[in-house]
Amino acid sequence: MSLSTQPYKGARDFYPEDKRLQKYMFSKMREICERFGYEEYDAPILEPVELYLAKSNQEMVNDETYLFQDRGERTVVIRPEMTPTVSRMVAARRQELPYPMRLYSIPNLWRYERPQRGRLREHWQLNVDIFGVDGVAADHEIIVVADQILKSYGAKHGMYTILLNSRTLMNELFGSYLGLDDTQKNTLIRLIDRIKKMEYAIFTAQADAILTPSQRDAGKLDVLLGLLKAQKLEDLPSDVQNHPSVLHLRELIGMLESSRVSNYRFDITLMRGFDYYTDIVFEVFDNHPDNNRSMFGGGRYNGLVGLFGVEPVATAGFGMGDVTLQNFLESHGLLPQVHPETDAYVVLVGDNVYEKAQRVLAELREMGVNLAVDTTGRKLDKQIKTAVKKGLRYAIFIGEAELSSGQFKLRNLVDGSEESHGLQRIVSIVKDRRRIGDAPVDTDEEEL
RNA sequence: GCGGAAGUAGCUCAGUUGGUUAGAGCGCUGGAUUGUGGCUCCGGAGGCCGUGGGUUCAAGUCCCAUCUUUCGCCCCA
Repeated sequence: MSLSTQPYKGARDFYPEDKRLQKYMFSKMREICERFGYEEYDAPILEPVELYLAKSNQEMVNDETYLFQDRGERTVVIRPEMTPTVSRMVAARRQELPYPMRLYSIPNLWRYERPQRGRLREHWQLNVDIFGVDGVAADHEIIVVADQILKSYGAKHGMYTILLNSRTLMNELFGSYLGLDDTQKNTLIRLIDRIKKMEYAIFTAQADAILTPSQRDAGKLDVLLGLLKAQKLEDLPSDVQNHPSVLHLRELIGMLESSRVSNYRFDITLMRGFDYYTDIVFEVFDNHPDNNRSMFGGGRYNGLVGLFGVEPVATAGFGMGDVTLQNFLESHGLLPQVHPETDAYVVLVGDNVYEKAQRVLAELREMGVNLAVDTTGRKLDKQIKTAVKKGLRYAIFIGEAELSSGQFKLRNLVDGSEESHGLQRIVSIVKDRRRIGDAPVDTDEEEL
């Protein structure tokens, strides 16, 4: 049996055309994050297992992470998410950081599970977090950042929906309103999280099973089912209309309207399976039928930094995975053709031109042109074919005639046109094309 | 971890109730075309039929296992 050429299960090789696409996606993320004042950070891919045990459950760490003993018999985890890491970093410098602290990173993360569409074992995830702001403005800002990133790819509002809910609200409803204890709340949260995947009758049966006999007798199941029918904040019972969590959601919605983000929706069934969320949560859904699932999400988690023994820091953030994002862009026809970084392919004409061309090549490179030279001595059609196959935009012909005249033939490989110019002119044409060529998709048709 | 589906050329796939040396299109490659890709024509290479067992005179085809991909479940960072 021969050695396999396949990449490790659930992980991907990035050939140049794949890497170009990834670079394109990441560059938009960086551009938008930095426009909002977020600064990039990074951290080791390995973390001690304790970091995750503190906030996750044992089962998740054991079953769904890459975990091993190092030579010093420490138990080490390949990071499955970035949130504990960034919380650790902030906690370590709790006193000296300038708040609000805006941070972003695009780490690769590993989780041990069966790969499926939109979920691989290794993925890259943009993490955007703002530390030290307690008000709704922080929740608003991260949602706007997420929205702006999607728009930077040319996405329109109809392509995705931003679902909003509040853990504080659900806590209030489950606790004061339904009288559930903490165990019941957690079980119910997990159940509601799956409500869209199951038949209603099965849901009601399982919800009923969570309740105690006395809660049943008090008709709490019907109360719960009634609450879950709420389509908007106004549908909630009048006694919670002035609860702080509802006021927060209203405030947030008002801010989103002012930011011209209109494709949001209050969704009382939105839970996000985490214990660490403390207030507003949001999730961005891909509306394309091929990806009928959550694309990414986030929310407020005020308790994590405090786990490191320092004063808690109010935090809101989100994580945007590259796999679901790429599915989104593909399905909606938003993937641009990204050309290589190489500006032009140098086609050498005739024998022994390579050496004579060196001065010209050096000059072009000095002026900032990225050149790949065909050193094979093959016929011109082969050289051109290679350039086309590489996805390059230009070929520059260099032969005896060009070298003596100083006029070089520049062939546009996209439309086949050809013209002769001096070096300066070639440089400006080629660099101009590089700038325009990867310009963002136009967003002229954006609705409000 | 559990269940369904699928693996034949680089890619997309055909291959009859099991029957000689395994097929197409596209792609690749050489030529027609000695300073020019995409069109046209002619030639060529390329397959342990995912892998390992089994049934049979005979297996791409039937059976089992395994690996990979994929859809769902569990879980969701």
